[in-house]
Amino acid sequence: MVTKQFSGSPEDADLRRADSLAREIFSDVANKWALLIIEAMGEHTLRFSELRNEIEGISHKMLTQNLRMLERNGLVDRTVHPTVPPRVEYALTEAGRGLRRTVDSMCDWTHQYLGDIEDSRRRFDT
Amino acid sequence: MVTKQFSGSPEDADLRRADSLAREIFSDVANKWALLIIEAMGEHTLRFSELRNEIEGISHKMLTQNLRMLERNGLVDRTVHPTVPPRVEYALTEAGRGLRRTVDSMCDWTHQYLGDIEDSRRRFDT
DNA sequence: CGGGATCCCAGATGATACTG
DNA sequence: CAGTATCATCTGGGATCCCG
Repeated sequence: MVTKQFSGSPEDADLRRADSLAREIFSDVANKWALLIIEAMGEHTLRFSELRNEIEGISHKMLTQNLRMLERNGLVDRTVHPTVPPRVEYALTEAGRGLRRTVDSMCDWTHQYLGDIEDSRRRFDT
Repeated sequence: MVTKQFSGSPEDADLRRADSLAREIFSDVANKWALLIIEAMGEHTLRFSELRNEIEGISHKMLTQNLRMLERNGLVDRTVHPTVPPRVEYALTEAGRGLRRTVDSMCDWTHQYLGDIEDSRRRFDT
């Protein structure tokens, strides 16, 4: 996924395509807001405004933007209830829940090494 | 980690501090280049120029910048060999290897759902 | 309420040149 | 070779307003 070496053989064309697609997806998904949104959703079904409240510091724009992107990639289901005022609900798809598991482990990791990291920073900043 | 609700009680002060630190670390680490660097290093010890070659599309500046950040957080060890020309090698620390495991699973996830995501995108883009 | 469109600025990033 | 500094550029992202 990270490598750039391919032979010129034609059967590598598929690999190269898959690889660049993987990179594209990775670039979409590996960003702070996207991961925080996925983490915040968990197993719940949440409204736009609920997500906004759950995720500290996210702006209206970043939330919509990232939700669109996640929807496009099939990680999030968007359900519009035709009421007035409108009620829009978001939930993770199966693919989204799969990704959430890896985000969970990243959060676990963060807490596990919190102390070490804090120490390392202090040392570095001198 | 994602929640923003705390009571005003004093014993929550620690929690709030840990929480904001966790968020900070998460923001550092949850970005495309940092994760690609970690993934590229794997179990190897790599020189600056080797990393640059491994990671498609990364600029000199982004690489140094992210390496500094990873070093500061204690995820990467930097070894300077006092030769001429200089030889600088990078390797993951224990904490870094821990994070790499979660990045690995994220890569696995990407490949697992590659097809689904491609389909979802096609549907969405119409 | 959810979300699109617009404006605008700070900060991210690339290109280039210079140093030990 | 690795790293820093500078400059130019461009994009991310916030603020705001309007619409269904």
